[in-house]
Amino acid sequence: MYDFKQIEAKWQERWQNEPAFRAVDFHPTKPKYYILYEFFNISGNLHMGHLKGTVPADALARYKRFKGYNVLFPIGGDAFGLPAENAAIKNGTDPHEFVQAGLKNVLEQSKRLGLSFDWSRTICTSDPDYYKWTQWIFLQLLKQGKAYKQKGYVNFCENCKTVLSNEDCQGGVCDRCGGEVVQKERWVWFLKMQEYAGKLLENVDRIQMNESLKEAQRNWIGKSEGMQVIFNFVNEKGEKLDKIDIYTTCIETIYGVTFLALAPEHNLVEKIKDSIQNYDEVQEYKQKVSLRSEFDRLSNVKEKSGCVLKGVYAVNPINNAKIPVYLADFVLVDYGTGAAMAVPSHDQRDFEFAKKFNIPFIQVIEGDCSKNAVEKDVYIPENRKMLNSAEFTGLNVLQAKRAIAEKIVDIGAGEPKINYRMKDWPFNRQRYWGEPFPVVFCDNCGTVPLDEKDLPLVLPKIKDYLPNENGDSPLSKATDWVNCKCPKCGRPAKRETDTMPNWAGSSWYWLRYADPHNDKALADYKKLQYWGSVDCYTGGTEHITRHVLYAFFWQNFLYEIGAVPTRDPFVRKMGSGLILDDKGKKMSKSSANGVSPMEVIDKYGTDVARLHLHFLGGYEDSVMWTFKGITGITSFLNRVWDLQDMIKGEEVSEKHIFKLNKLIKKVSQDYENLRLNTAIAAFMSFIKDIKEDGFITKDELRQFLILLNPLAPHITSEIFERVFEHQILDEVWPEYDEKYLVEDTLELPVQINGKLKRTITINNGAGQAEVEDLCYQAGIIEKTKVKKVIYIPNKIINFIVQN
RNA sequence: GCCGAAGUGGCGGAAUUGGCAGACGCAAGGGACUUAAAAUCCCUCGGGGGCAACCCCGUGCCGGUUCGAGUCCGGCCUUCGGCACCA
Repeated sequence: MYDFKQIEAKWQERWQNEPAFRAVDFHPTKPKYYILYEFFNISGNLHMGHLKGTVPADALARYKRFKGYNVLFPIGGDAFGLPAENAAIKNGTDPHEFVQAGLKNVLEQSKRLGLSFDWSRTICTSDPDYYKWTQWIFLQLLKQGKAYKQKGYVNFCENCKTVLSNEDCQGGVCDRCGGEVVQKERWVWFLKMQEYAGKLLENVDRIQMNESLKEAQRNWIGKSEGMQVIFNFVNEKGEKLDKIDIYTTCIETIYGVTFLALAPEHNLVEKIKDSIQNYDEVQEYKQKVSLRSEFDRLSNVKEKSGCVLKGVYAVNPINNAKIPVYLADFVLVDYGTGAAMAVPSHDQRDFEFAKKFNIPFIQVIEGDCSKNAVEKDVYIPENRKMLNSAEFTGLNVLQAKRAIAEKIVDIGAGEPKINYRMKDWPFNRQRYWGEPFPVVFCDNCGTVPLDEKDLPLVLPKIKDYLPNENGDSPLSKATDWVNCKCPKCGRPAKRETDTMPNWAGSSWYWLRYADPHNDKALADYKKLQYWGSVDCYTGGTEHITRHVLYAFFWQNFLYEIGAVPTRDPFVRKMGSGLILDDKGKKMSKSSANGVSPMEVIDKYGTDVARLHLHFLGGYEDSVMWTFKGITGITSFLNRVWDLQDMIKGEEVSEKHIFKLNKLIKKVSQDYENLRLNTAIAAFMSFIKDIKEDGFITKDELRQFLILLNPLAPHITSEIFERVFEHQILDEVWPEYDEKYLVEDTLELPVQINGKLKRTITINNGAGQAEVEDLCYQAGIIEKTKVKKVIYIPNKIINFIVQN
């Protein structure tokens, strides 16, 4: 039994200032390797998920250092946002102090996990030195026209009194308070993220990542290819009133259009209101819809509502058919053009709407449209025939799709168009604890950006952290701060009182680690060039459709303005699985089923905790936490400890050379792929064999300790120092030799008719004739019965006989 | 509804990507040491049959390809994740 408490404390103390863990800018000989773990959200204590997420990253970092890389493995705190703000509102704690104490706490705890971070590069997003550059990036976005303030319908949480992005209220519920989210028209700072949708998709294609995560991102971006088509509006006499663009991905159904559907919020209604005979009714309907929450609209999908615009008609450009126009709440304002051509026969929503409002049907593609619409997922794969479509009648759908699209373009009625579901990023929050916007509003000059030399614009200290009743940010109460001079004309002006969302600081932080103390730039360009993209980014999967997409967006932008040398922030992203309790439920604070990693460390030691959790399953798999089986790990490490007393001989022995080489190959691959569970199994097998043989040579022990060090750094460092009297960190990674991977003889499985009968011992690389003879001699089969033999050298031999 | 991933012993999970299914560990049973317990060590451990050498069955279900399928193909079932009135 070894005294883990004393040993682990000793090494954790030493590692706080370990030069070997420091990344060196522009290292003259070593190649760089940048491994990043998602920085800590400052909210409380580390949880089991951190142990699962950080240890493989740490193992990879330690492994790569032995392999001769100049490793950058930094850490920091994501400090703006809800936890600090809530503590302020609830207990009156100053968020600055909350964050300082919180960061200190998680860094202390992460030291107890034995992590080999480069502590000298620690950053914190709420430090003015850091958010100066978040503000600087915003200024660049503003200058390049990628940030704009606009009145628009946005998600709004009544409870938190703040605007939310789509990413912040997935499922129609506020991410922060779980409350209902409604659509409100407000002044919103948007970042033009949609403009980058195509580039984001390219980032998704290039990054090395699990396919399901890539699909989640592609779904979120939601690319669709279709056509934008112009429909004219006329009054009852046929006089043209106006025109409108609609968006469709099913141009082949255009002869089946029997009404036009507009989003209730569509501004066309106001433009042609004089021609609408039932304008009062329309207004009433709009009012009713605006009162329905987004949640309500989503949860009543089947219940279509709408309102006809009397006296107004749309004209189908393909055949000049006059069709009625409806406001319909199944049409979304902010997707496509906010207007759709409706084809009841071939779209289920249009079908239901048409039934309800007694709108006629025109079927244009074969199939039974009596009960449900025949939609594209049915008619496209079967390539059905067209009906009722003038000169296109009788064509296959795929031909018609192309031909009709051409005709639309020819008659000048529309053009191909790509649309994305992902919207521009609503970027302001009515909260205190965030980065202030570096802009002022001047009656004379309008919106004026601050001068870059005046950054950072420091967040003032205040006493009351709640937003106003009208939804204004708490900062609006800091009048001394709000009232300022216009940087342009010098007259009185007011600052923006909203702050940036908590995703802002995390959208570029990996760049800052390259040069964390620079006050001339977000990071020195040459250093950014040296460190390049993050080679391996580890962390949770829950931020895959927001943080990672925001990261792609900002890096693309910064690349395009020449601030950074690479377009891709990350080469490879590994998504850590969840920790589940013994019932398979996710561990969380709210369900109080959590086990603290500190608890496990106190009782069993850090090395045991690291090994045990990662023996339960792979990095990307979710695992059920259990104390069961932890004794297996403890006894394994005790056996490792006992190796010190089993040393016999110096060089690698004949007896162990094959096993050792296999172990080197296996664990090297497993560290590269973050497959710690099978690496641990390999170590256990090796130890079992050593135990059986009763000895280990000095050099075997040396190599073994290096191999195990990335996983169990404390115990291996200690044994190494005792036996070899220098630091294990000065060693290099053992190399294996191919010639020691296959022994002279091996067991070959013998099959008859594909069924395993037996195994025989053969010489490595033996030829077919030799192996066949061995089998005949051994009496496994009679030569005369054999019809055919399949022999895969060193793999298998299969005799085919007649029955 | 659409998209993605996965189904292997009592349990967590392995299987060099088409070549000995169940590595490694836990639990369980038996034994050794011990006054006893803990710790440690040894043996057994997918199911069924046989005194035995051995034989039959077995990776969610049904079919197929192949000398050979947990792995590939077609069709189902189940579970988990993501998106969801996106025209």
